[in-house]
Amino acid sequence: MAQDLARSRDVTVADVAKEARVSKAQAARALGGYGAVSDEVASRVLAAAELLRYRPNRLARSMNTGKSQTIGVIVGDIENPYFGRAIRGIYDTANSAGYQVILINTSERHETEVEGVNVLQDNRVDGFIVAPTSSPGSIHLQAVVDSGRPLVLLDRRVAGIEADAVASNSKQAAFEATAALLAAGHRRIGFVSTTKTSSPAYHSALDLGLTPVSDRLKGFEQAFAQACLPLPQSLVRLNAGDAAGIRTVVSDLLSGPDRVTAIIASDSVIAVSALEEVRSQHLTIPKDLSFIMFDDFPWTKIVNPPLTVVSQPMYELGVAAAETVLARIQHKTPPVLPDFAARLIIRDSIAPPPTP
Amino acid sequence: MAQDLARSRDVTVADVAKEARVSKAQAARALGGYGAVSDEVASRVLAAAELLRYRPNRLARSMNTGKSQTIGVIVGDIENPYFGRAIRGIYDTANSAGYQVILINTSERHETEVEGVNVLQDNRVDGFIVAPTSSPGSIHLQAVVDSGRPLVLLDRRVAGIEADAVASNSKQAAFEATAALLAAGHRRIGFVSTTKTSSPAYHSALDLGLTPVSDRLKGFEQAFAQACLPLPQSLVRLNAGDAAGIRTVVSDLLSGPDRVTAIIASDSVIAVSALEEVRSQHLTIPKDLSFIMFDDFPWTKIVNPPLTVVSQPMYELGVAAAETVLARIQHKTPPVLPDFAARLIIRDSIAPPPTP
DNA sequence: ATGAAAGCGCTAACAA
DNA sequence: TTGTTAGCGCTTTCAT
Repeated sequence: MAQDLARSRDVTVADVAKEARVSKAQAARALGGYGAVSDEVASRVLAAAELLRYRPNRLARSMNTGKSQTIGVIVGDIENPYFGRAIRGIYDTANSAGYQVILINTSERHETEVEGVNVLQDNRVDGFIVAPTSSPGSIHLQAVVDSGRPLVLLDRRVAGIEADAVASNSKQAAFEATAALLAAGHRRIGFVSTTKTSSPAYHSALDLGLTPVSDRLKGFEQAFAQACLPLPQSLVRLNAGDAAGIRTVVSDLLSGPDRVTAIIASDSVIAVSALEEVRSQHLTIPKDLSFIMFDDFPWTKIVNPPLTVVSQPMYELGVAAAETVLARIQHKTPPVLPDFAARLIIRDSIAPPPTP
Repeated sequence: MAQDLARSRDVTVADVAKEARVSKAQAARALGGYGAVSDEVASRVLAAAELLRYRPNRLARSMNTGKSQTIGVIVGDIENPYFGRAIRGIYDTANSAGYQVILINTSERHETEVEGVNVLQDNRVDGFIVAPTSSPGSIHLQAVVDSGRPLVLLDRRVAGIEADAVASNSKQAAFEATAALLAAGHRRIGFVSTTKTSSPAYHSALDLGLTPVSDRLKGFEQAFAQACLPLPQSLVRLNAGDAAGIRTVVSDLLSGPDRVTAIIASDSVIAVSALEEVRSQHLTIPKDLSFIMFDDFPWTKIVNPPLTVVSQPMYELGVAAAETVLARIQHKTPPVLPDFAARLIIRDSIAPPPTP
């Protein structure tokens, strides 16, 4: 019974202080590495700490300092390898600066994002990195800014929010990708994205916010414009939904007399579903259909044929986001960010359109 | 100047209490939903909280209660989709129980794992979920157990550590996979894993701990035994290392007069590198080489040919791990776990070996 | 049902 | 350099 009662309460500075025969304050200073401590005392305290297996209580420390040494990260889907890479960049950077990372997955739901912001605030994270879900309201983000805690927007900017933003620039690559398709002779090119919009049909004036998808579509349009070709508006398909939805959309693009001869998938998740549909229709790439996807992952090189892709430096984006938020936390000047340009990588999934 | 000084200190229970004209204690009770509070007071406090936009300070709360409402998760590689799925399962479960998740990525390094455990202890996480890196020492895990905080081992057990463990059972599936290859006529079957071992050469008695890889090799061996065939020990390649190392190993298996006619990749990361090597050698699957990989991801269906894989319920494993650790935290009986059996999914990457 | 006061483990003034 | 004394924002006795 005694041993059960001995449910070892954590050892505290007070314990260490007693063991080292110094005041609590001195022990704390030695342990925390601040203030002035004589070598004599320092070594005694450290020895005592070692002996007692003392571990600082970060919660208690955070309470006084107001700093939790934690940064909160909010993304739509932690499983999406696109964000996965970025999160890894954030993690590595934060970690080597001694910061923890708390992750929030919103499943692309706005209310979950709002809730996530609150939870992180409650946890007193020192800074936020948010890849906002594409939705109108952003008072929750404004609240973060107002709270004085640094906020870095990842992947997309938000109109009206004054915060650092780290995003890749995929307009030029989208332009090049589309131009490559055009040059190969394609005219009916489908563009598939899961971005949710209010308006069902796409048109040039549609406001998609300051998002990567918007960038890509601008590049897409520009390539048509430069080739003096009309933009095939009806082939731009947003709101594609989940896996089943994507397949339906692709199936639709692939049917009828006016079917597309090329498809651009706006991300890898879309690409996988699209390629499943392509396969089930027994179509061969690039003979029957040319294909380009945004994002690059190891498996794109081992499919048949290897896919032409637009590679985006997500890891670097993550690192930059973390560096920026850490700089703000420490009231330093954040690093000057390079232009994180996406890059078209030509492989074997583009060919001239089939002759009818 | 005044507005700058007003660097809004967070609003506290004291502020709310004053606004609601009650004691701090009553306000705290109403806010925290504990103790006895009259409706009258409760509504006044809640109104005041709303008015002042009060948000509880979880750090402060944790200090008294000793509970941080956080669980710590340690894995070797958060980017590996195998763990990605599991993490998502953990996250979803923890999240809906009101718990945060702090992630530690060890890059499969033992010292980082030890350090990670310490960091999580310092953060006073309420429970641990650890997918231990395959290495000998485990005093750090024993320390967790000794600390009294619940520990759940994910993906592999550790000898000598008395903790709940949630792992998939892949022996049977490995047996079936190997048997399928054997039945197709293969005899020289390579098995590639990145598991690090002390002994360079594989032999049946080699102790790989209670790991999935060990399971898989047991199934592998058993299939040979049942077919009354000798185990091709030299074709079992552990310590494959990084991408380059894997390619070297595969290249080696693929060369010489005694080259393999089939390869089993112990996980998807290995498979990708292996398939890169296969492609660079202009080999065709399954004509020249049969191929099976452990893990199943969307892209395995769209490669040519679709891959025969062993699918493992990682999301469910994550859910189970989280449920277990939460139950322990709350001193409830953890759920009875089903046998998380891996499943062989036959697709098109197996054929008879080429006739020489 | 309510309030006063103590205390969680630490840091930060302030003296000495 | 050291020790003493207040807190940080909350929960939790213990009275009332």
